[in-house]
Amino acid sequence: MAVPYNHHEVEQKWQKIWDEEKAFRTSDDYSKPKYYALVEFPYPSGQGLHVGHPRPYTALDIVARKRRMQGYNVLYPMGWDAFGLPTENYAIKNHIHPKIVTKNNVERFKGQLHALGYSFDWEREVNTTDPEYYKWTQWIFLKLFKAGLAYKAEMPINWCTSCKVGLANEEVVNGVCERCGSEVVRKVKSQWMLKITEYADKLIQGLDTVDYIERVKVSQKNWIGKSQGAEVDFAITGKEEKLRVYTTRPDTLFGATYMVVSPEHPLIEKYRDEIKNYDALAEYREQAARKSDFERTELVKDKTGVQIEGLTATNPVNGREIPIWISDYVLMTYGTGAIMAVPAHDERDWDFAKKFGLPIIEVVAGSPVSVQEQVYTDVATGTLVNSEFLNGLSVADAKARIIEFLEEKGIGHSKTNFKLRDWVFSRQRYWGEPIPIIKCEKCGFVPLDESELPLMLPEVESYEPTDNGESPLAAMKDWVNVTCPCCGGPAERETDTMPQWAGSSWYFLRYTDPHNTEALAGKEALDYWLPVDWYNGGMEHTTLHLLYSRFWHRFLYDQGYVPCPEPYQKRTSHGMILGSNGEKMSKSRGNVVNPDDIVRDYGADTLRTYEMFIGAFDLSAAWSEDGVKGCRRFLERVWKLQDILAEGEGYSADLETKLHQTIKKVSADYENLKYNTAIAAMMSLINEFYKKNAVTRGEYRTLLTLLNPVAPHITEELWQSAGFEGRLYQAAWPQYEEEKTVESTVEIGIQVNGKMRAAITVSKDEDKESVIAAAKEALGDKLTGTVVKEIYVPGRLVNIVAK
RNA sequence: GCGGGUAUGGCGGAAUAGGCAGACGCAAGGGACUUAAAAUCCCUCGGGGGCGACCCCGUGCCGGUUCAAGUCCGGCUACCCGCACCA
Repeated sequence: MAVPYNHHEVEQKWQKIWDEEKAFRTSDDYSKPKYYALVEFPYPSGQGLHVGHPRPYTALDIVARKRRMQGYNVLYPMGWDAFGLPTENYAIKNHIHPKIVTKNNVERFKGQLHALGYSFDWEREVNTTDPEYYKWTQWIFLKLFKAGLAYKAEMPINWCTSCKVGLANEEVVNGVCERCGSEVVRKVKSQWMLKITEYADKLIQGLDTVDYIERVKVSQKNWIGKSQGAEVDFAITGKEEKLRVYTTRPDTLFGATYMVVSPEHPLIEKYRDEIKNYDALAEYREQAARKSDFERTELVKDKTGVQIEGLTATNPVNGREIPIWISDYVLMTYGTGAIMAVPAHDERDWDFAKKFGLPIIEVVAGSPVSVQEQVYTDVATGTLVNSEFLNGLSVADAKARIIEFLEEKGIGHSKTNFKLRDWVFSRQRYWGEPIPIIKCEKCGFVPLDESELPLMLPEVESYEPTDNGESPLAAMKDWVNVTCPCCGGPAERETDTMPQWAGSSWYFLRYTDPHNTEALAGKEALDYWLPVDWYNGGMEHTTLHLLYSRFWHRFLYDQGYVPCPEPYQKRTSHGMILGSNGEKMSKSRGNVVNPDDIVRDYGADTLRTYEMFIGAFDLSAAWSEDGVKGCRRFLERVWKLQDILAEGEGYSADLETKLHQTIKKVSADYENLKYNTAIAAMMSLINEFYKKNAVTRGEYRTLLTLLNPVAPHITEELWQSAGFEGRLYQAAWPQYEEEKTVESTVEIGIQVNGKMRAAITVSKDEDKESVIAAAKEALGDKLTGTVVKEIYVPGRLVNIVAK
């Protein structure tokens, strides 16, 4: 009898051996085929690892381990995205330097990951808060600045009243701060911005060249929000000045019955003296500014607005004079901040016109109901009417014709717009990368010389943001006051820091050559390792991290620093692990499971197996301790195969097909995110061994190898105690033969008129006639009437159609 | 409102290309072992009917295509996740 399975002993033993043997160290032998597997590096929070973390880490660990066994040079790295607010907030509260907090958290995380037996190459660990790392984050920023892609602008930003920090749009959820849940208001501040909008088209086009799961591609496309239309100039009656609008429906130009500008539109200040109701407009603007984004969206359906009295516009195609209104349903940040309103064919305009009694003119016919009763927005079937030279054209033709006309007359042109906004890159916070810029009254913004990088984050007394919203760095006069590198006069350092997204926008490059002091990574390393072959991460990062890092990478490509335009060849996403009640795990719900407890009670191999077996990888799944027990039981049964181990390096005749089938299935499933069915196939295989009460050494060897990527410790131990040569992690991945995956005889179902009636066993190469004959014999008197059709699907079934 | 996803036993979930629905696991029930319990092993396990060989129904709902539909087509419903006045 084998000794009992002691997961604690086995796991500690092999983790130590792997460390000593540097088992998973990535080779610098660039002649081998490479495989770069990547998982999102975690933010080392104070709570430690969550049971959600091991799901993606185990999945790609399986892929990495399998690739090594297949002879690849594998890069599977890990690091820490360690700048950020929670650490800083913790530091403020407990008066501990964020550096110390980070160090402690990283140690804890690292210990937990180590206990799970991941095959990360720890010699390539990176940490975004390490000056040797953020030196290059700053370096990339300088490149962006020099390319004109980083600029400072007065921006209405999302201001968190509690964190006292500007937030990116993406960090505001339902009008409150994503982190602390406090109210977010608008506040105008001078901010560093990155021109991601300049890359909008490239970021869309790049998606066609990569293998991302569909929903990631769709979300990114929607987020970038490309739309094609036209800009049209409307004359302001009696003025030289034109009011420019953006529209995706230039074909409906004849139906424009009024215009709307956003409350912040400069037109209002410019013609202040001629506007008769300026006070009313100013009042409306005030109200709009006070509304939080949340309130604005809450009131989507209820349109408000004020007419500008004293100004009107002229429709350039028919000379019609129309009123101009202001309303907060028009956004200053999109298009030109002004629209032409065509109430007959735009839902929002229709609502607005109905509310304020503005005229509705039909210019696209085809609606079954009058446009006075219901808006008509169908662009596929409509025909133009009331539109002079456009009459009778389809919407598509009318669009082309009107743009031609506008361009001819010089009153408009086609135009592409994007929903994507530039990236607010400043944070008024301490725990981030200092922005390497010096502000000089004479010379403006002067970039630090690259030789002065890294610009170190100075030691400060207090990390509290100041009440006026400046970064704590602003109080460090010694650090702030410098001489201008350009003119030698007095100057000040930029005191804002970078957002957390900065360091994570390029970390995958650093892993290829993490100790390089001359460059962010050496050219040879980048040429060899890039692109990342498989990147897995959360859906929540689709429009933030994933888009930002693609932007930076594409920029670096354009600058000649990286060898390929897209950083990630393949992107997949895992589902969440929910609490046992099916709800998201959270402290307040009291349904949090700590991975340490599972590792202690059941072992890392059990946890890994369970998280892979829990369900489809891309769907969320509820935690079940009973499910964990089931996986533990499976590993126990694998362990006890030792007791029925029989001689023979090959496969026994009756299980040969099953072995070949299992190798084929497990190999394919590991590649296709179907870890659950791979494990099911292995469970099914060992059930066969137990039925026979014997497993040959050859069968055992194959099983251990297939299972090793999922449960590396127990399989390595069993490999050794069975006396197989060398280490399992160095063994070759098992091969299968296609012909041997097919059973020589197979039981097939027999249907009559599509209903199952019997079953027979036939040889796989039996011809149709004899199978049908055997089927009829098996059916006997169950087959009545005249046979009109006989169907034989080899290996599957026979269907006899009778009338 | 727009976009995406999901719907199969008591539960988690299987089912390449339309081809024996419910693999694998969990829970439950019965049995073996035990003084007993745990662990382990064996059996049963979608619903209904029949003494029985067997028969009928069944993959959210309604229709269609097909010899054959969980799978394909048309039309719905419910839930989940994004985005949300983007002209």
